[in-house]
Amino acid sequence: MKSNEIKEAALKYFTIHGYEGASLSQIADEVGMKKQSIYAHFKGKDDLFLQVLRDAKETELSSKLQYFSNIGSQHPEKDLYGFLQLVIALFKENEQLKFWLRMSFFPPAHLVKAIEKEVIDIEEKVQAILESKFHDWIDAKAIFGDSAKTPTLAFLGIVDSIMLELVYVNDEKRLKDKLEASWTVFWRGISHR
Amino acid sequence: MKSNEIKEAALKYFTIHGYEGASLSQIADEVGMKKQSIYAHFKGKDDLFLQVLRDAKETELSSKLQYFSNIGSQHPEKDLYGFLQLVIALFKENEQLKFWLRMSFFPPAHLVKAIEKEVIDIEEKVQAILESKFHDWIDAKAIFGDSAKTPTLAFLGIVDSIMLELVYVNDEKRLKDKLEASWTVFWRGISHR
DNA sequence: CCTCCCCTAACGAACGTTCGTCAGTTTATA
DNA sequence: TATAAACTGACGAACGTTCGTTAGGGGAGG
Repeated sequence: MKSNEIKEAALKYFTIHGYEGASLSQIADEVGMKKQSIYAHFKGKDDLFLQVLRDAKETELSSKLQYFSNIGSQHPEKDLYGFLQLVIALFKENEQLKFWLRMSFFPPAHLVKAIEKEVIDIEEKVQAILESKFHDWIDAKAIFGDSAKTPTLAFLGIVDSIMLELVYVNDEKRLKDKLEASWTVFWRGISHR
Repeated sequence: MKSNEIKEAALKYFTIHGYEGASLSQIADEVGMKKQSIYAHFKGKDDLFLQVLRDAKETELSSKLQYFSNIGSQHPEKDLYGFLQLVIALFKENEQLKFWLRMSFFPPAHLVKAIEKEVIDIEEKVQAILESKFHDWIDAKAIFGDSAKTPTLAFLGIVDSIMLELVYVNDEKRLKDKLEASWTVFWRGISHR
């Protein structure tokens, strides 16, 4: 399917140059066609962008939800650290997560509302399932604490900081160091002594 | 000085729309002149951008270094939490930190090298002074741990996640919750029991 | 005091280029 | 032959930039 090729190229250029910096002619060049031909598949730049955005959202959401559906309430240490590794893997194997991160925090001005809706949606779902997991772990005395909210928000903070580090790719060792450091302190902060 | 007004307007539009999305005519409108007049003060768009960038860098660096120069090695809890509050205050009182954050992680493609140099410079300095503080705190048995690197990197992660939350301004309460959660877990993770 | 000169700051006009988009036409596939 | 997808051509608008030209404000020399 040609429209998937277009979306793939669009994803690449939107990620690197942002919405305003990415041009349809670049994208068309990448798939070997003229920019006008894009209009046979999409209504325009906004339409293309929003479809790429929704694809990225779906990929991220389904990956994360699937991960949590396969874990129990016995091994928070393994499962939480595994989640961080999942995020890193997702980031490296496709550009969608980087695109998603960029557009979540620095959206094109005229699409703020549309993007915000998607971001809030995915955020609420991830936070909800994570919070229920922390709730289970607390009940099972697998971690320290009384409220599930605190470790949930703190963990989401770790995820964000790791993603920022991933954007900043130049140094694989620094990523590893930062992951180890954040995880070590975080786990000590929520585990029993 | 008129060129400061131009830089102020440029900061605003670069922050909101990014480098490619900000136009000289918008910036000129903001200060009540034509875009051609900008060329009486700056060589071009790149020159204007880089001057804004260096101003932002200097503001951030001097604020942070000044904060650390005024603290001792006795009260890490107060001083570290105070640093997070400083970052939040800086973010709210001027746009430079938001601009800096955006351009650090999503720089315009043709200026990547120039921006990277500034980012690495500031990053190394902040990390170095923070690490020396953690070293002192460990020596003074004020916090738990053997290496200063681990808490340093973990704390920088907290700072990053808080800044991301600040970009995402819509919810003041969420910021407060996230700060409290991250800080609570972090402090428990590095303090003695 | 006056005038000549240089400087800064701003201007209108125009440059060449690229942008996103639309219309009409050809090509290929089924 | 019908339909979808690619093409060519053109559009107005905006982009960053350059040009030549004003208006005004010191200093210097007569």
